[in-house]
Amino acid sequence: MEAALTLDLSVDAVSAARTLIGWTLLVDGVGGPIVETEAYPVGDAASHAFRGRTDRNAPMFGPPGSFYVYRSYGIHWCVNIVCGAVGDGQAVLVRALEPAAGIEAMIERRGTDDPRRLCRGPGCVGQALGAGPLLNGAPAELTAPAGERSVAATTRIGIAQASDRPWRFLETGSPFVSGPRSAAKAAL
DNA sequence: AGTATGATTGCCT
DNA sequence: GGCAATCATACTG
Repeated sequence: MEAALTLDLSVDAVSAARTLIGWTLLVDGVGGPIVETEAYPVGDAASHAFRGRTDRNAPMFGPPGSFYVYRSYGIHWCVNIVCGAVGDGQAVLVRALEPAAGIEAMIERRGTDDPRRLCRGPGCVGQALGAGPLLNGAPAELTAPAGERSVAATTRIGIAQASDRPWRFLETGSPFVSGPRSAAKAAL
């Protein structure tokens, strides 16, 4: 039944990002299945942890399965799930969710009732979940997907460094993902 | 201490 | 399609 599939996040970010597609993320009862992620593994020039540990990225070096939340462009809160081993500094950015639980709270926070726009994009996910710096280091609440989901890999979005790496994962066909829904299928 | 920059979004033309 | 908003963080001098 539910524990048939176990989630092991003590793996590299790329594997974790692919695995997380379809898992349901809940924050205080609000959330839904993850449909889009991006991996920021060790040695990734685009990762906040690339230049070593700082006050901001410290949560990335914590236990796998915990949150790393940061402020983007002074406006948005972006939600990451830490993976790898403690001290690695790896994380997976949650870019989009399929709204499922606590939709009314999402609508209120987002200021829109368009289901496709509630959790589409990293900043929107953070806003919809009511994410803030208080989440840093807290364990993420994740539940297994009902069945297999079809996952595609593309290049990441909105970064300058290592922008050619196929480290963005999405559920194929989902209307809730941000950005392009197609790209060269990299080797998974 | 001061400055440059960003894992974005939404509104503008 | 292009660009402004907005500020904490990180780097420079």
